[in-house]
Amino acid sequence: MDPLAKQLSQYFGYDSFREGQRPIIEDVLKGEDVLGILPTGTGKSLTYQLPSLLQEGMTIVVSPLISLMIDQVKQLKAQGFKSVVAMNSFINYQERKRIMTNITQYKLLYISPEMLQNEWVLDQLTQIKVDLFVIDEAHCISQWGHEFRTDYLKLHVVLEQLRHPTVLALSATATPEVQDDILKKLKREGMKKRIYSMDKQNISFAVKELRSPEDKLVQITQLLQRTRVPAMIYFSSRQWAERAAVELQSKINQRVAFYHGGMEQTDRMLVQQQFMNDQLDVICCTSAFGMGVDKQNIRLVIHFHLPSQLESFIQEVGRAGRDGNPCVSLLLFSPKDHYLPQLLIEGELPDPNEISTILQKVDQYANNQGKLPDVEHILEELQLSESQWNFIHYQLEERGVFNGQSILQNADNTSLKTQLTKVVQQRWKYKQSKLTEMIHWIHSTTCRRTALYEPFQNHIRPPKVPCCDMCSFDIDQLDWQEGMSVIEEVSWQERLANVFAGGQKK
DNA sequence: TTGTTGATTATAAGGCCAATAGACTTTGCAGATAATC
Repeated sequence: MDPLAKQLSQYFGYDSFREGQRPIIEDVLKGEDVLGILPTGTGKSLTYQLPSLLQEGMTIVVSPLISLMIDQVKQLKAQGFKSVVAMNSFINYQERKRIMTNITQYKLLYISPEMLQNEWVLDQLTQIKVDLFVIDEAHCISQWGHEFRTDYLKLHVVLEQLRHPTVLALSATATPEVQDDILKKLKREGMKKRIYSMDKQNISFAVKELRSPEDKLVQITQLLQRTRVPAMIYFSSRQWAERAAVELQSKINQRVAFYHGGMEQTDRMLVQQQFMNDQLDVICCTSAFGMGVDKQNIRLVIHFHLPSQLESFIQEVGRAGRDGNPCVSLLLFSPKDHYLPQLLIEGELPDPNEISTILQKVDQYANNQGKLPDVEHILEELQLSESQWNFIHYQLEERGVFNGQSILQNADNTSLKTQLTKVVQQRWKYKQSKLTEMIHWIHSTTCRRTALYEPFQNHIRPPKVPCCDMCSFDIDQLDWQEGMSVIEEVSWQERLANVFAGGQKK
């Protein structure tokens, strides 16, 4: 047994590596920067957890969600790793101070990109030796960084301040376009790419055109009356997610709940847990539900609304059938469906025609107090969404106008105005083209699978299930019992036994 | 001069048709502050 396999068995108790793990670990240990695209469920986290144990210095993991950090730390601690810790706003001030002053005790630190912008925290981290810098769910850089969470675009500065540790960027879905964007935004264009196929051989695809949203609900009701399997229904509106959940509850004999970002944290955790434990059959959710959801037996993913890009669709569909058993994706659309994603795009980017008004206002702030007022105040006064303002703020910070809350120079000049207008228009055009791609896909008359995965990889493996509605898969004819695991009622005795088993692998 | 006639114009009510405008709004962190136990 070679040393690496030995350490794998010693620390994690596995006999062998899964596809992709070993080459990435070897690269990382040699100090090479790697972009790793591994399908979900192939054990991405092991590719940095093992190196963190073998290296002398610290491993920092940038994670997009506090709940993900908590889960990971909990899981590692349960496995016996003591030197793991998470750093985010969930941790109170005293605790943060305690962690950071004893930072050398830890080998693995989970942290949010926002927290890495905290001067004091970063200063503490520069005092120690960081060997590996991991970006988990690295597509967030490209998907969220530009407008929604711009601190994702500032990671390259952090890397510089940490004196350039080895970088490992991990994701499950990234088109070549997104991959390049990640490398560019990290200023690591020479990074090695380790890309593994992400086409799922156990999904059958179907797209159906209906007259109205109401017809979609009827269609879903009929479908769920015929079958009872763990199912997710994706919506782009919280209101619709709730409405559909309520209607389905009254019409089908199944356990249905809704989930979205506007809910209380405790309710969200409860619903997610119930779904994971097979105590719910159907979940009506927005894109808030997904990351870190490791449920193996989801059989059906329905899209009630049109995602604004194929990447999101692939990510959402990819949550089905992690156990490898057959599963189905159904996308429903009606004639006016492009309107909603369009609205969402508009809500993310500032109007190019408003740029000069915004810059004028910034100069007013500069003259008044030399720094920016509360974000709420700005949003109210300029009638901008948070994302729109984040975008502007980041762009002006990049150009030396802002440094955090302070305004360093005048903003209202023609050069800045032209530059900003140009960037907005570029982003605008990009987002439009992604939406157009999605719309083309639903209207395409060729094989869905080929059209979907073609932009991502050269070779598409043949499916192990009926392929798609263009290749004579008919969702209405599907025998839902065959090959589909039906939810088993778990008795409280069994559940209790599972609790005592402490999540041990069967 | 008076009445009849057809042409023209103004006005209002109501029915019908075609074109057009408007409407469906996601994703999370951080850190200050107020309310509650």
